Amino acid sequence: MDVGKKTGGKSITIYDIAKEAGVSPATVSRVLTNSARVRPEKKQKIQELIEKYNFTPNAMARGLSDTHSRVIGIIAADVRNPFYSEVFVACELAARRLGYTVLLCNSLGEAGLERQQLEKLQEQRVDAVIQLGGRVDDLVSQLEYVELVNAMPERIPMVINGKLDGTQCYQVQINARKSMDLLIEHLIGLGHRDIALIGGRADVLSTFEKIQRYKQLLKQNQIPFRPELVQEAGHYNDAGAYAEMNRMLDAGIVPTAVIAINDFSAAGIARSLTEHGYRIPEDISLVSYDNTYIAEMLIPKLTSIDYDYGNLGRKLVETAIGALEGKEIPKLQMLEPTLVVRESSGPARAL
Amino acid sequence: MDVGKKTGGKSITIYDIAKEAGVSPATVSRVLTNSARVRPEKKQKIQELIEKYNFTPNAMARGLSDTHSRVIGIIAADVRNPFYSEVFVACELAARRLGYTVLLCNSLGEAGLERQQLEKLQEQRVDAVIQLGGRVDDLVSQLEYVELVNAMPERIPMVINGKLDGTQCYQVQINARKSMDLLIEHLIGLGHRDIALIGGRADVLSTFEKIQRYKQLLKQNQIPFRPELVQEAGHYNDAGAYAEMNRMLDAGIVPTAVIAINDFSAAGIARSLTEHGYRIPEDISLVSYDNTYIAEMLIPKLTSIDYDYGNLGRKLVETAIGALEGKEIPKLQMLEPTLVVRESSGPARAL
DNA sequence: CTCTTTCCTGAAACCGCTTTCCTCCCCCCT
DNA sequence: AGGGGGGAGGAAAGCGGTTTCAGGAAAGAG
Repeated sequence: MDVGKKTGGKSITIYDIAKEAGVSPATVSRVLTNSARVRPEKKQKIQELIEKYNFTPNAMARGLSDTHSRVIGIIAADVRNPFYSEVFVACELAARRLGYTVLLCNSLGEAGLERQQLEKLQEQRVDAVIQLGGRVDDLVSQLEYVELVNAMPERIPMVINGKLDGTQCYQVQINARKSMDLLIEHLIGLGHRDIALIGGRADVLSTFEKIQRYKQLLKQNQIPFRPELVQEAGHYNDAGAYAEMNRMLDAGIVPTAVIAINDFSAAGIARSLTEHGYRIPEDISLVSYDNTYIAEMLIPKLTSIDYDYGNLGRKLVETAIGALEGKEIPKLQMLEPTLVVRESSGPARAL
Repeated sequence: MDVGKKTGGKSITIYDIAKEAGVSPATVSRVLTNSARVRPEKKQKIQELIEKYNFTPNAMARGLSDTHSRVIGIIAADVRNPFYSEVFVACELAARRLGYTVLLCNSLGEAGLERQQLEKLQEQRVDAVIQLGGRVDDLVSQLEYVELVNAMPERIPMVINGKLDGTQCYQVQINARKSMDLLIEHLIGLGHRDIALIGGRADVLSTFEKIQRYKQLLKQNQIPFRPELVQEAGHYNDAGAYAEMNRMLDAGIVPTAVIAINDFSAAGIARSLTEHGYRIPEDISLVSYDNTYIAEMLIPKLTSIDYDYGNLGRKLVETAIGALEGKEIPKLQMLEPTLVVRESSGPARAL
């Protein structure tokens, strides 16, 4: 019956169109790119044929002469994390509006993978690379990453959402200090003084900065710093934070408010608090970072730091494309976070 | 200071390498592709130069002669939905293992976008397309989609995770009936008879099938069907399910168990139940579909239908690549779901 | 020492499209 | 009517690889 056989046949080309239309390939190309005027009758004829054969120009061939692909590569740590998927979708939207496509790779925190992805993107001749999280953020492996970046052809602009010294990377950062300011201000305003900070890894830059700022702010508010209230979890998932919160409570250390390093961690922390019989926010307040949909999903809904993903994605893409087009763009751009107050934070329990 | 100026310079090519190594471009290519033996000393020399200049072959040029790009296009409804991000990552992993790259587009449920994405992928000369959700699933717009698919060059295999008649698509389905069997069996085993089904849209095939099966199963168990217990929400998000659950409870209709069409919906339902003073699972049991990380994040943790994302992704990719390589592959493959029992389901409240 | 084989390697064609040159033609102006 | 100007479109040269073809060198066989 010969069903499903590769109906083979090379795909059709502008030569085929040209021949049937009785013109030269160049003319077809002109119609395709709208790069020069073509006599209306021919133009029409050609367009009909394109329609008829469902012809699509070969991006490979195009890219070969164009020198650029109109594709932006994005390396994300893991799109399963809503933070990254939000940013990714925002990037995709912004890119599309500017006529670009995005190509996504997940580095999954694997050592070799990031390098491999970068090479792959280079092969694909992406016009720019946006790096979302991963080793860039890691204070330990940053040096290694710097090397990677510096080995990239200078013609490919790289944009990261973070901080990285020693390279020509464009950096679109979110003001980590400011975000901690917002949370602490909010909590202190509610009368909290025993504020825990849980989750994440201190060797990730943004987390490190938050911890630093946390200490500073306590001092500014004449609150003694209690190291036992700050627990990194080694991870950014709920299980890690859950374990840390348990450990803290079981040790008899009971804060009146907890800052979770992200929404995932908040989920773990909420579980631990609940299991220990504490109500949120009546007994203990809980606030977090990232304001992903998780924040709205938990009970109670989380008070959380918002980054405006749409804006972040746009900035990343515009920076990449701007650089690409030779525009003068600041190497460092800082975005300001905001605080979204929901149900999980309330007045400190009376002493 | 001339910092950041496009250091211009075309990127280096095999011709540059060839010249410096004193060989022909063909030889360089042979080293690159390892397609023929080259005298060890030359080979070494060439490899050194490649290393030195950090040369990466241009995938465009390669693809031009190769005829195929080793790239698989994936159109997902929305990667922000963990269901899709899980499947996507699984696909990416499976693809990489087979030497392929994946290119992700989000159709975001927008009408024109899906068509546009498909064209874009076609331009990029992807070797195959995997469609995850979106209009394919929609009974109303399926016909339109069929047209789209049939307009694709036959050389590009298409794989969908769903059901679609009238095309040459490969279909990797999850047994929707079986999944409902598992849930109902579980709930009835716990003594439930007033079982609500909430969320989703009935014009989405998988949801439609679930509802059908739900009715069948009730009948088989001599439980009268109460239409007021089945409420589609028009969406698959928490807000929609939250509203529907509220409406039901406010109307004085109180089931002993609720089946949520997905984890998102379950979150909304959990909130509604909690706000109405019902405890889960003591008063009302809650079970859901998809078993994403959300299921583990909610309190209590959700009993949920699991699809084995790793396996699903692998199947999708293997099907695509298999078809591509001309293997004989069944047009329809069925995957069996399993039930993961957690905290949210328990014995029916004593009457 | 000559004749095959076997290995290596270079020349050149080709993949499909863009783009630069340059004709060719038509129209208008003087 | 002749010349100039401008628009349309064809020929051909890339873009950067892969691959076929064939030739030259080295090596083994007789």
